[in-house]
Amino acid sequence: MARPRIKDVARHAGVSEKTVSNVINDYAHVSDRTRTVVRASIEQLGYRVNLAGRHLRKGRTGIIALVVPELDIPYFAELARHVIREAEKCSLTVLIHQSGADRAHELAALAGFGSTFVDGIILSPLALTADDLRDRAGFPPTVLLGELLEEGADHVAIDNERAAREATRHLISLGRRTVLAVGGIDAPGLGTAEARTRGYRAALAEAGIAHDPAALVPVDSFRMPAGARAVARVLRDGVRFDALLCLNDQLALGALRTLYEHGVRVPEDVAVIGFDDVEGGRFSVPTLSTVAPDKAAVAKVAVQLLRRRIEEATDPDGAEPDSTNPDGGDPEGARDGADPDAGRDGVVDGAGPGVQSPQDRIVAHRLVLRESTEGHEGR
Amino acid sequence: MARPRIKDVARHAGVSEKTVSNVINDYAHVSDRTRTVVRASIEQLGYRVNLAGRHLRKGRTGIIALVVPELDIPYFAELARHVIREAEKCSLTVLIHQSGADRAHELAALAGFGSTFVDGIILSPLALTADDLRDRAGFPPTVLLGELLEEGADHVAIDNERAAREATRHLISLGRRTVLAVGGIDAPGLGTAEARTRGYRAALAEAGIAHDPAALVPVDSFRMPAGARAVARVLRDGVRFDALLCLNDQLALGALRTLYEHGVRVPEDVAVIGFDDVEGGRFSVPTLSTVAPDKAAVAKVAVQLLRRRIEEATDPDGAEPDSTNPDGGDPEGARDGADPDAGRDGVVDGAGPGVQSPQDRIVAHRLVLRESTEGHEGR
DNA sequence: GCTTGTTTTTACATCGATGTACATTGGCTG
DNA sequence: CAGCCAATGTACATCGATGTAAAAACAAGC
Repeated sequence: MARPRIKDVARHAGVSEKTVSNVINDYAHVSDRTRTVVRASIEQLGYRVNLAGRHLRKGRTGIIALVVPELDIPYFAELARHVIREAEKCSLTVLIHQSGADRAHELAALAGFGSTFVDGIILSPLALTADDLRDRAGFPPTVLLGELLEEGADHVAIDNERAAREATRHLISLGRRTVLAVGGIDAPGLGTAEARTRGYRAALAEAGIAHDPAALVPVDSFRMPAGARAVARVLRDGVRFDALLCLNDQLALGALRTLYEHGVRVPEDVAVIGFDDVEGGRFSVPTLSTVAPDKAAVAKVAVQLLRRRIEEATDPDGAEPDSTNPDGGDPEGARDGADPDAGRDGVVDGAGPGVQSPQDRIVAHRLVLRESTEGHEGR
Repeated sequence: MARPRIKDVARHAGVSEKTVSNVINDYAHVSDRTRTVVRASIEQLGYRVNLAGRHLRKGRTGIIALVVPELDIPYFAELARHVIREAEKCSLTVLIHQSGADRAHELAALAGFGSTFVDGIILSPLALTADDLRDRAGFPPTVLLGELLEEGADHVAIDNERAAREATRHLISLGRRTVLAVGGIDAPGLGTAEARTRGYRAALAEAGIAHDPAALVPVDSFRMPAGARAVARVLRDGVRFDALLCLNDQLALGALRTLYEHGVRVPEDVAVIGFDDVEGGRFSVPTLSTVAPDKAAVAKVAVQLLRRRIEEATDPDGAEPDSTNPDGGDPEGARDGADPDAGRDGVVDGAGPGVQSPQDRIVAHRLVLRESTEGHEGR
């Protein structure tokens, strides 16, 4: 027997289709009696609303896409988990896509997967360029995670440059003088790796340590095997170093393993810091010092921001005069970026009144110190 | 400017809406000239089909749901990655849900998320009971991952009982006599943990080792902290043991950490085996021996099976006479379960001709031996 | 040129839910 | 009890794409 339609419920309850619809949507002016009867019929027939019809009519699906490079990099998995939880709170469903750090995939994601059925997109880009983000009229609202790629896009991130500077500073304060940056990249680019490398170099400069180009250890991915290989290569090449700043925890965990295999003691011989604070680093041997971004806050801010954009896009007449408290509660974890008045130049961009200028939201991070820098204390 | 509709393309190209639709859907009888003109218009206007309309008309969305307990348990993340890849091949989109091992969430997932817009569901259940799976008429086709919960449902899994038996046997063959099962549960249930525990006990029995109920170490989750706590508890209680069979790698990694903290040598004092073969276990100190399920095969078989079910459900008249080669290529990794004729009792269940009886697909696994059982060789 | 048969194209109804605009009901006031 | 307002309920059009059936265009054969 086919799934019941709203029509069937209406017949069963002896009311019109619209009334059933009203009950489903919690429309105010429905008598309690009618509501009860309709509810009972819905229950009895096992009716469930058909999203296709609703979407067609309403123009919204309630689905947002989260696009990450690889789902099995724990940082992204943990982030996804938070995003899903957060989205659930506003009854949004999350569709996860893997871009494989592939520009084509990321572009496809930006385009809304060749069709139209996500209300918005949260994208953690690796291979996109600023150009790709221009001229997004007609595409779903998008919030970027990670470093700012282009001035015109909303984005949410920790202050990667500062975080890397703090981490490197800490290594230096421990007396380390030759800090390698695993995954570091010396480019003017705007990506996360670039920002972290800048912070790293800034800290070295501060301490009056000359920068050695060989201190940037390239990697071909941001996973454990790459970290392990990179450190193996460095060791084989006879490079001397007493600290590693690994641009994420996966690289760091791979590095730890290689150091162990080569009998290099951590942190006595080499101190190691990673980024992301994934669970694996809290249980590794030795445990891993790391820069911990407030992932829950990243997810929260991203989802909320996207939600507001979606609302603006759907109904662009929203008055939005009360700029004091944008979305009723935007508590812990997030503070606005350097530019407190949110609008660039204090001027709202050309478009309609409802369209706000892009926002850069900086989320908190903290340096978590564990055995890989501080040593094995409690034993 | 609003996104163009098929109507706009039709007007622009000077043809009817249906002709545009025909071009989009590669309908055979469209003249080359018309096709070219329409394609050009589509390109020019930047038209993209609206999924809502198509779905409404066609009754399919091309979206399948993958429901896992927690996305940030690496096994599920890795599995999700494979499922997404596999689904992509048949141009299906995957929607991921986290159940949080919560029965209510799992039930909601089974119901198609209270609405209807997934064509099918791949569910990795933790808290469901057989009853929940009965009477699924009118719900989307569902494939279960992990142990068989109910006779009537399709499912894909490794032979968990055998795998656990093999792993335990190996520990015994290394001379270990007191093997604890971390996460083991002594229940008649049908879940994965139950099956693995059965295999564990079978191996002990085989070797003539008496079963000690205290050898089953309970956990409150299947993550590293739980594994670490469980082992800490056992050590504190003064239980003596020389091997740990951890029911997944996360527990094992947590266990390794605690053993390390207590100065227990692995594998000299205690050998450790996990399940799942996650990346973290290949880089831990020591590296982790594990039961490696063929995740790619699990994903492949699950997606293909689901796809077939969806087709059956959509168009139940499919002849399906050629049972020799069900779906044109079902290559590596999967072999049918104990019952080679696929149908239970060789009899097709009551329903229509197109509906096939449930399938149990057993996927290959292998025991991967690393340092945590074999010792540190290459050093 | 006209019939016949085949492509190609079109008009229209349809999928399911909901917004609009109007009809109805009931309750309350004077 | 008439009159009015608000609360409820209904009929119908609509969202966008596509299946159906039939019309229009075209080709071939006599």
